[in-house]
Amino acid sequence: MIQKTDTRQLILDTASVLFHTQSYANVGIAVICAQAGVSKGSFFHFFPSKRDLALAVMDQFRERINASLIAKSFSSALPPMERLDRFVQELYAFQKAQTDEFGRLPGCPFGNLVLELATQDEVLRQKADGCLRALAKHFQSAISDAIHSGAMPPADEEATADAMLSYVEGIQLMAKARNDPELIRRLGPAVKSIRVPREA
Amino acid sequence: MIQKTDTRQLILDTASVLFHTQSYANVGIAVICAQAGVSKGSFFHFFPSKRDLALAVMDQFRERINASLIAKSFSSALPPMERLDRFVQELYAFQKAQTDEFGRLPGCPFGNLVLELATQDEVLRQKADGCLRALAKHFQSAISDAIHSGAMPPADEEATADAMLSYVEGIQLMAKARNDPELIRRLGPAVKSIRVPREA
DNA sequence: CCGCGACAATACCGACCGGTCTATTTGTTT
DNA sequence: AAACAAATAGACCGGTCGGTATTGTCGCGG
Repeated sequence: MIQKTDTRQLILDTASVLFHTQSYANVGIAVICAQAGVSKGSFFHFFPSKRDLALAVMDQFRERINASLIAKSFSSALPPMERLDRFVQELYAFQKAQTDEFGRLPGCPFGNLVLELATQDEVLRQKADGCLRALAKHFQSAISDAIHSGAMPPADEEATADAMLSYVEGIQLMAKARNDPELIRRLGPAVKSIRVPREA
Repeated sequence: MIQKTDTRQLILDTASVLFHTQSYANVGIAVICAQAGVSKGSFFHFFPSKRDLALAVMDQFRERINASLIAKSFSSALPPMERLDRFVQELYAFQKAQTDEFGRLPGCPFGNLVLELATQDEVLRQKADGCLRALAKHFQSAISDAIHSGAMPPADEEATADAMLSYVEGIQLMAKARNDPELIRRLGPAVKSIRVPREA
């Protein structure tokens, strides 16, 4: 039973790639099993349903992004505004690598799932929303640091964080529409220009 | 033959709503036909395939948006910066109305289709991309007017237009994730703060 | 009154969907 | 080696998918 988590992890990894590079609805359980070299019996042994798999996939995405993208960009050792630049650089590098590997720019895993499923499955919507909110928190702390260090004029920190994350999601959407990662590189740095003033 | 376009239009309208409020993959032809009160035979008489329907739906979306949202916002009679404000106001009103009607915030029809299908169907991707580029053109002309009238400092007009549209798509994505149209109202006006400087 | 093409209605097709079921293998424990 | 649960295998299920084929209905020009 040393392999206990191994098959489960294999399914998770395979599904991650397929959901990300294609879509949730278009990737069937049979395809995931075949790609992972696993039988359907095993699949349903580890995941009660396809939806539960999607939830697990999102959790894993979140962890991996935290361990790589976020760790590299939002380190408190960096000057706050530089974190934003670093983030969009890393984002560009990631989407570029994915495009080169799969031929298509896949975009943000959470954004994809949100637009595909948010109106159809409340549970999946909430999970994806939670992942995006976690991302926004990192923006918010960078913004807060920037404002308190004078690197950025005062602003509504929470709203500005949401706005910046929105922008980042938006440029990934546009880049996916054009299938061109360079858009992220050209438009990314402008994230620093976004500002939501305090109060209404 | 008076009804010639009637049935076709009925299918188109029904599919528009279903694709927008749910998704492409999750809405079958049978459901569209049932909802429209039309038989499958009629469907395939007017549309050779589901994909062709999707193309037609996007064209119709584009026309309708041009006739309403765009016409109301990007009128050259308005001061350029005010056009942007008007646009996000109209966008908020639209998404709010949709949310009240369907219980879920549906987001941007083009954005939805892009994230769902761009990696799977090149033809649909290009069509959606074309629709988004047309939208960006309106932003660009407003930006151009703003810069030449001194209402906005010089910038890369084309890139800034793309960036602003990205932002608009992004806030719709975030609003869909939270199922809350108020996010658009709070974050929308910040679109005016986005600026991509000239040259690299 | 005929025939012809536009449109409609529906039975039907193979493929695939998510999910269930039973049986068997495997590793661990005693 | 017996016993037991975790894990695996794959046939199988009802239902739905996009799409086809067939047939019927209708209005119109000859």
